[in-house]
Amino acid sequence: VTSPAAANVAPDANGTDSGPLLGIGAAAARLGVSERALRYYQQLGLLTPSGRTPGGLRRYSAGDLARVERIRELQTLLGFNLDEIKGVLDTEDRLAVLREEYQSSRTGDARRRELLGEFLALREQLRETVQAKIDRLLGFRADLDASIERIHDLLRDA
Amino acid sequence: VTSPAAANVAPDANGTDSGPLLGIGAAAARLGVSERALRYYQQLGLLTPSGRTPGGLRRYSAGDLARVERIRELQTLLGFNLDEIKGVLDTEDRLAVLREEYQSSRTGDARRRELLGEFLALREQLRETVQAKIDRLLGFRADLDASIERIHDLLRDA
DNA sequence: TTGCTCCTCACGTCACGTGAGGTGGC
DNA sequence: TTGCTCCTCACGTCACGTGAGGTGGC
Repeated sequence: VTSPAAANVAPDANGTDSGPLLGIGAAAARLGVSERALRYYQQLGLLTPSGRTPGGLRRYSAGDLARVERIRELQTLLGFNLDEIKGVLDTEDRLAVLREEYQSSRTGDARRRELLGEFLALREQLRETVQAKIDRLLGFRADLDASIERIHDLLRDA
Repeated sequence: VTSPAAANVAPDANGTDSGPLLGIGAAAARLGVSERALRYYQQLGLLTPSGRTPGGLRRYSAGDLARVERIRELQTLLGFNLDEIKGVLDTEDRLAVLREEYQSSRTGDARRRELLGEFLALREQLRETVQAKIDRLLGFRADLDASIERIHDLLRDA
């Protein structure tokens, strides 16, 4: 699917036309983050915008936006710092590359198994972290429910 | 229950003998936080140690330690900042006071109902926050499970 | 030319980390 | 006196927030 030619939109550098590229202001507004945050992620190597205009303005693709959402999810939901997040994203990027190479058999069979085993271990480790957080939150919720129940009791015989 | 007189322990200022008071080093070690963090919480009015020695050394009671654990829980599990945590702790403190006053009928009946209703609303609001976090984490876990399953598929026909 | 968006410094903030230099009780 | 713990500044760090001053395309 090719989007109709829109005025003022730079050509998609990586070839996959994923719709119009956004300026940093529009991207930040759509994501609910600050422009400063987007520039900071780039400075740390977490997210490089897909393009720049000849004038030097950053242009963000739909994939770029999805990546930022992933960053925020890992930050707010799991409490990871940006260095840890970089580790997770790097793993996911490498896994995507391996998947790409899969039909074109550029990677040897043994090497494939080795990499896949590595990825599997990392994903399962992340799953453990998530599960632990879920368990703690369920305990927290149970305590809250008990507290709420006690207030109801007090209200009954007040 | 009165603990046997231990050497080198300052008397409990608030009367309720809750065991030996700890120095800041021992308290920090037991809690797994830094001494700096404990002093910082005090500076913000989040936690005032139960006592001080004549020489000016901070002494932490078991209740103080529990309060720090609560602070860390709200920080790491829910991602609250220290100002928000102060709000939650203040609510819980006021609720504890109200509970104390309950048999001694110093508080009027209408006033009691009003306060209890207020506390109930705050607790239920906190429960909503926790529930939302749980839901998001369950979604995150489901995505991870799907990813893990796909890796297993790749390993099967590798 | 006027607006508007965007650019790069650069200092401020929050929640501490990390010494620096000094005090106090066995 | 020697160790050890603790004290109060005070500067550094991480993840940005917030202007300051300048550039660039309709």
